Amino acid sequence: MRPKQSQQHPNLQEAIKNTARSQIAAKGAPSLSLRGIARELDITAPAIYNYFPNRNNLVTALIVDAYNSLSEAMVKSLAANSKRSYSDQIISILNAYRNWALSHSEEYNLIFGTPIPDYQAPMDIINPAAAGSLTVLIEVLGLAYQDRKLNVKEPSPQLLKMMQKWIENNDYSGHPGIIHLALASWIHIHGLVSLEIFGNLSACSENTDVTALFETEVQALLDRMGLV
Amino acid sequence: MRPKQSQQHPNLQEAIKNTARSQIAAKGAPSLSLRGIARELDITAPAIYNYFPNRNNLVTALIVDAYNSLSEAMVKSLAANSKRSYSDQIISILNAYRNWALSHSEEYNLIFGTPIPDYQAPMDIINPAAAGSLTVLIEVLGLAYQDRKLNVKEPSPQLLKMMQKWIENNDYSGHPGIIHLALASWIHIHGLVSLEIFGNLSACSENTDVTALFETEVQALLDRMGLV
DNA sequence: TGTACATCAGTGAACGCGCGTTCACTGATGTAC
DNA sequence: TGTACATCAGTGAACGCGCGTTCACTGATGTAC
Repeated sequence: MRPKQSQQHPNLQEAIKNTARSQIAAKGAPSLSLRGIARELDITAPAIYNYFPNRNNLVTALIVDAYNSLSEAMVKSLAANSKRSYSDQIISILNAYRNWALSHSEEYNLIFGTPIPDYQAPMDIINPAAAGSLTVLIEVLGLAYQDRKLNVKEPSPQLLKMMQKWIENNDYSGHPGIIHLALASWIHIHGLVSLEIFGNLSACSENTDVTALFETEVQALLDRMGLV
Repeated sequence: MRPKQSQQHPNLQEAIKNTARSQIAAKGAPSLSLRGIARELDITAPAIYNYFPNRNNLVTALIVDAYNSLSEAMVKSLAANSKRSYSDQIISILNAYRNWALSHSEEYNLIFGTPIPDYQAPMDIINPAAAGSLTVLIEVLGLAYQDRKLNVKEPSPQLLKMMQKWIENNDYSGHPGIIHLALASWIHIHGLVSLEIFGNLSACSENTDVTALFETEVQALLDRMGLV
């Protein structure tokens, strides 16, 4: 009830996270520094300790935000296309994934890049958020499967064993082959997006327009899944 | 001709790079520090300046080494399987890629992870080395194509435009669709390996045995290329 | 064989810097009477 | 309405640390005569 916040930063907690994100975008996640954030916000570094117990805790909050933001983008895109064909829905989700990565490259770095030195992500906090984007894929593929529009194969015993953790943690009761296809989709698209974001395609692509390649790969994926 | 080197480090230049690699493995690339290297080698930090003009130059040398080491591993694996079927050759190359990544995760980080803060890779030095692994793939696929064992599609105009840089830089005269397939292979495999290395599969795979998934994905890739 | 000299890899001190975190504090805000 | 008090977000100084890089130097090694 006390309006104690400074005039400059009505919501300092959010301002700290936003500044952290912009600092990561500018200098990379490992260079994230509390003093740097404080400098940009025109406060002193110890003030941050009123909102986050330490630097690592702030990083964890940023990572969770990033995962949630990514899966939210996918969910939104799916909702906007829920009346269209399953293949269109998949295309829209995967496009949402890539577009989110391109427009939030600093957060993409945070969750899919090199781990930050001296930072150990607390799995119990991270994993639930991290599961979001895969969950979206699994849901759509599940619907397509129910409609018999999806070519689902029986996973080999080794594959099944590998996916056991997911099945247990998420109380998944659908066809395991759907998890496999969702994973395969993620892998395929992640490969391209990750190379694109980290600049590893610069040896072969003059301009940054990798869109054509992306669309081709998505189509190859749809072919593989037998989606029409 | 002067055997001036200290007894402890007969080849200090190599020792510095090796120590740098182990430091990267332990603490991540951004934490690489000249003083840390010197400490481990029991020399003083300024001594390093006899071999590398500065920190960034050392990083560049490490990156070039990493690219060369990766493509060398792929070439070796190809040479060891040159008498077998094309699909076996592709499988062996892609396995070499993954195995190199798993056994050289610190160097993998260096070339495919988040860019290092305050470090700008000099493209003219990096790119030739970076092209190596893709070149190996293109060569094998080229041979398979000549043998009419490969299902090569005509790339769309947009795709062609995207690959123009590669074609020009490498004086490539083969079928452009082969570059596309090589790129697609790299993308597909990179997606899985990158997720595996950076620990992003931990949400779904209890054990670290992702091999089954890898083999399935390679097979899907071979299917797509029509390789028998 | 012996001596004066050149070389140059590695040293040690110093520079200026930024970092995370702690601590006692201040001073504006709101509350109780 | 006025006064004494409690709260607590943010301050400013300080801690001990590691960093890249510079610089004049040392001292073992090899060379020329």
